[in-house]
Amino acid sequence: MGRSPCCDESGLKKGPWTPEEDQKLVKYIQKHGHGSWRALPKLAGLNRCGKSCRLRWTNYLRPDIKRGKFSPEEEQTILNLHSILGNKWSAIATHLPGRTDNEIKNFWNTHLKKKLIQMGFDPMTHRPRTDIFSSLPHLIALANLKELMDHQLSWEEQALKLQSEAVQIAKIQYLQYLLQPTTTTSPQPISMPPCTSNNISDLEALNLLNSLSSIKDNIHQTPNPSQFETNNDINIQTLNESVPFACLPELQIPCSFSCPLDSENMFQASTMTVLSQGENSNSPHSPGFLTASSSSPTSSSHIIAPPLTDPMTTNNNSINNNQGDACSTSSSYGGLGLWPVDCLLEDPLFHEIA
DNA sequence: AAAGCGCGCAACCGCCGGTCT
DNA sequence: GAGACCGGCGGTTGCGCGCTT
Repeated sequence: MGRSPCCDESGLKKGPWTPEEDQKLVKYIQKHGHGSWRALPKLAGLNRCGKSCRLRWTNYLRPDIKRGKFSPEEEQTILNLHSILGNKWSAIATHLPGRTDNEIKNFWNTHLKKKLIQMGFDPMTHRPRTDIFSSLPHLIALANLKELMDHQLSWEEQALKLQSEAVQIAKIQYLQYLLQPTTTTSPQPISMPPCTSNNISDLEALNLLNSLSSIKDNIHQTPNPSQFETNNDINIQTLNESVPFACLPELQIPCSFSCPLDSENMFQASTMTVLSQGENSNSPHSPGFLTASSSSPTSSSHIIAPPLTDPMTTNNNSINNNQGDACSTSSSYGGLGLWPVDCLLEDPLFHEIA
């Protein structure tokens, strides 16, 4: 079919807009609204095509346009949204008030894209260019547990820390899941595109990577069991050998421990489990979510990590049904610059695309 | 001082989907 | 149902500006 571009008409001006033209356009739209863009130029006394007028208005003259540099928050938002939406600039722009799709697109092409490349990420897929992350979850988990054992922490501190660790592990597992080549034996929805949601930010990944340099020397040290009152369900060695970090989505990391609850030295068991794909029948969450939970007699909480399936194909109900449960303690991992899971689930975008 | 170069950004272009006739 | 119209979107271009050599 096709149709000729509206600007094919001869005699219509192209190129940069003059202040006079801007003034005419603004004046007309303020008085009459834009109405039909095709008819607008004649009515406004402009020798331009309607398309040019629309672009000039939406990208430059609109009164609600925010100009100037992008803030770090905006930058992070763009990165996160781009990892989910790809080059859907208009969709991204709806989440950045005052910013136009054109501006975001330009910012991406001139700044963020290069930044990601410099960081070793493919800007289109948000995936690392190497397999450097293959051992990341393992190393971090070991390092974090080592840290737990090295410090005499209160039960509350331990619970909080473990919960935080679980969040990280879940997120990294998700990243790792995304990093898997499509030839993996893990079942994947056919509809899952090669470049999809990556809810771990790239900056975060870099932070985590950097943090490894300082902890990697310690992770193979033999732990001193006396430093940690456990029921021996976990220790570094066991974890090292048994935790199949690299075999998502079958992964399951149980780790339970006992801890002093009060002055009477009463010990109670608590559990911290990271489940993949919500396969546990007891899980209150629908399949497709990573679940990490911790509980104690005094409190219990859990987080829901991003779905393992592509959000584009995730059933709407499954998300809504979980909204009430999404009560993570984002503060426990906010310091790492992680994407708070509760924020993700509260984000209208997340539901919009689901 | 001038030429070369890279960068940022406004604007253009072609295509697509929705709506109307 | 087909074609025209329209608005919108994403990719690309080209110009102006500042920095470097």
